[in-house]
Amino acid sequence: MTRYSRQTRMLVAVDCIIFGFDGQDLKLLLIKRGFEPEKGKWSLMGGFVQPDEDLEQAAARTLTKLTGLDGVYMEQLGSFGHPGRDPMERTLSVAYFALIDINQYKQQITDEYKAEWFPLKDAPKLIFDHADMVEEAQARLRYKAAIHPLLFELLPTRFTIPQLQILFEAVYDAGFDKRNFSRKVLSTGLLVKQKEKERATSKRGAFYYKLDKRKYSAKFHAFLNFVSDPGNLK
Amino acid sequence: MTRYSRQTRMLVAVDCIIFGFDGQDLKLLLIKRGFEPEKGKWSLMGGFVQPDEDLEQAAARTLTKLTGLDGVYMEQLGSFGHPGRDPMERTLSVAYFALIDINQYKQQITDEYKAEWFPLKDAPKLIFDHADMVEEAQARLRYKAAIHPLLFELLPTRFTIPQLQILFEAVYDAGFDKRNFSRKVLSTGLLVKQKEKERATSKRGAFYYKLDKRKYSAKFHAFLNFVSDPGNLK
DNA sequence: GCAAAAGTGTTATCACTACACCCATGG
DNA sequence: CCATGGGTGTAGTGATAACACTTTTGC
Repeated sequence: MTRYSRQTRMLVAVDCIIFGFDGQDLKLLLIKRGFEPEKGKWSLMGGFVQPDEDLEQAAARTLTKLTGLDGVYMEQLGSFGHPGRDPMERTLSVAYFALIDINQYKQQITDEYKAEWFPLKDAPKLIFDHADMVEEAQARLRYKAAIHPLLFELLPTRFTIPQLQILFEAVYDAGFDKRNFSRKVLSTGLLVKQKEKERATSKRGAFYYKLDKRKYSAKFHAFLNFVSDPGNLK
Repeated sequence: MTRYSRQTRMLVAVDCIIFGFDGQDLKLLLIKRGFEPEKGKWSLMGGFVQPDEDLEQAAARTLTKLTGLDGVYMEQLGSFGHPGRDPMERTLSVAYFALIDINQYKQQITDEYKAEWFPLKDAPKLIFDHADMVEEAQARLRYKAAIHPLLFELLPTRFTIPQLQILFEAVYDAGFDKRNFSRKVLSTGLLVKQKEKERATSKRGAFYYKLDKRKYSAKFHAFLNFVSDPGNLK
């Protein structure tokens, strides 16, 4: 077969917006870009899509390369294609956002990328249109987490309800009533109470919970109204 | 500046999933593909992104070329990039879905694309991965329309509540109680009752309504819960 | 006068909000 | 024994769902 004639080909990259939660703040994993243009500036982790590679594969490969992690929650955010977004050469970027348990993240031996976690609110200036991507990813996270049990992806397997509440409060930059909050999350039936307590943050200790994985898979796409009035979101 | 070396460039296309509503069924606008490969087969309307063009621009241009319409509701659905999706040459496609008032659609003079409306449930086999795109677009439409006042984009400026209900029933393939339905849509405050009635479909006639454009813009992104239990959606 | 579609009201249930006190424990 | 964070219950309010009859008018 021949090729389509007279059409422009362009580079296609993937960029990953990687969120983490340290128990207090929502964080973003950024790297120092290792090549020109904009070498040495803060950037999202990204890479070019290879000839034999699916977009999801490229995104997963890119994420694994940076974090060493596999099987992470990841979702296509959208594509960014302004003609001048990369001044070097026209490059389309397909952005993915990922939610990882920050404790699982191990700095790779080489620390090849000079990666760092930044509080989302206090991130440095980013190259190209990466700030737009981050903003859109944050909006999407808020949007989806209001309706779907998404934020569990940011927590370790065992977590307490107060930890979960702090996470929601960080995502929505708002405070919630703890009685209503715990009633609501427990009413989903997704949580299984453990026998052990977390004893580091309080004297009394808070019970650990785990996700009921069967129910989690079943209800993941259901409308659960996790946050009833998240404000006007996109 | 030089270019990124040793990376593959690829074609980037946009494809449009165009929905319409004829008063009875949800419909899809398809064309007969005019060039190889798969010439003569049913396809979504699409086109290649031009060197100086934004993705949104490319999508809007493509839509206008087919329908003659401008200022139509359009949203990026996502990108499809399996390496073999176009057998001729690797092509990434950024899919957009559009909602148009089917009455505004005028077949262009030339009828260059041999376009036809198909009931969504009864669409022909499509080329490449276009069926996946359509399926994803339908899921997205259901998802969004359950929460946002989106389906109005499919109706003419003046419409009746029974018409609106038939539309919702078509989208969700479900029946709704008309008392609860009208109460719910009226309670949003988005509708302005007109003096005239639509008299074609019933003897008594049904009052026309128009959208309150100010409130529509303001509430478009709010969570309105148009359909309270839309089932398990993505 | 009757068939066909439009329009409307009530009640029971459920979910959400606001709010305050007791519990367990380490120091 | 007290400071700290964990855990729970209730009452009022608003939204939802289920349900049936009356209105209009072209034929």
